[in-house]
Amino acid sequence: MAATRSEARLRRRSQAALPRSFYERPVTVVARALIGCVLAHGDCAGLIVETEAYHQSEPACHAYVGYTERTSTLFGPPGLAYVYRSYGIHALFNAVCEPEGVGAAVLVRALQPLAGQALMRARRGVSAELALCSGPGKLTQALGIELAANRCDLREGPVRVLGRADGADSPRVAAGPRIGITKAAELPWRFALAGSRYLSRPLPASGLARARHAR
DNA sequence: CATGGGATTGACT
DNA sequence: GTCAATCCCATGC
Repeated sequence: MAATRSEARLRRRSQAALPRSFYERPVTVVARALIGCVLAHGDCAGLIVETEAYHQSEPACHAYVGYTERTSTLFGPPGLAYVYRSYGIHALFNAVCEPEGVGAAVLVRALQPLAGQALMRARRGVSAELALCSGPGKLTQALGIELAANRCDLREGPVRVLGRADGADSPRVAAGPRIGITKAAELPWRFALAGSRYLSRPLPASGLARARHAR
C-alpha cells in the first residue's frame, strides 16, 4: 500500500486520534478545541474549520427531548459519531461529547479539504474546492459519510478525528450564533477558524471579540 | 397509525 | 430573495 502525496500531507497536518478524555468535557470547550483538527474517512480528509455545540439543556439540541432511540447516541459514551438525516436529504456529522449520560455533541459544519479532493469532486458533482465541504451536508457527501457511521468510534474509524500536529500554532477561533435553528438561537455556540475561506457562511463581525468565551 | 417539523442545499424569481 | 426535495423520528390521536 503505497503512501500517496495527500497521505503524506495529512501526516504533517495532524497526528493521532484524539482520546476519549478529549470529548469528555463541556461541549462548547470541545467545539472550540476541534477547530484545526482533522476529520477523515477513507482516502478523504479535511481540516475542521467550523463547528457548533449542542447540549441537552437547550431546545435546539436533539437530546432536549430526553432519552429516545434516536438520542441514545447523544447520551452514550463520548468520542462516538452521531450521524442523522436532515431535511430528508443530508447526513449531518457530530462528535458526541460530555460524560456518558449527558446528551451533547459537536456538529462539524465545514472543512478545508486536505486529501482526496478528486473523490470529493466526484461525489459532490462540483469542481470548486471552496464548494466541496463548506456546509454540514456538503462535507458528509464529499467524505462519503452516511447514516451507517452513527455510533462509529472516532478513535478507530471508519470515520476518524485526528488531533492537531505537534508544534502547530493554536488557531485563532471566532464565535457567533448557530445557523439554521429557531430555538436558543441567541447562544454564541458556533465556532470558526478566524479568516478561513472554507466556512459555510461568514461569521458576524463581532465574532473574534465574542470568541473569548461561551457556555 | 397519521402528522408535522426540521442542526440543508441548490435551483429559480 | 423564495421554495421544494425527501426521510427520519417524536408526538398525539
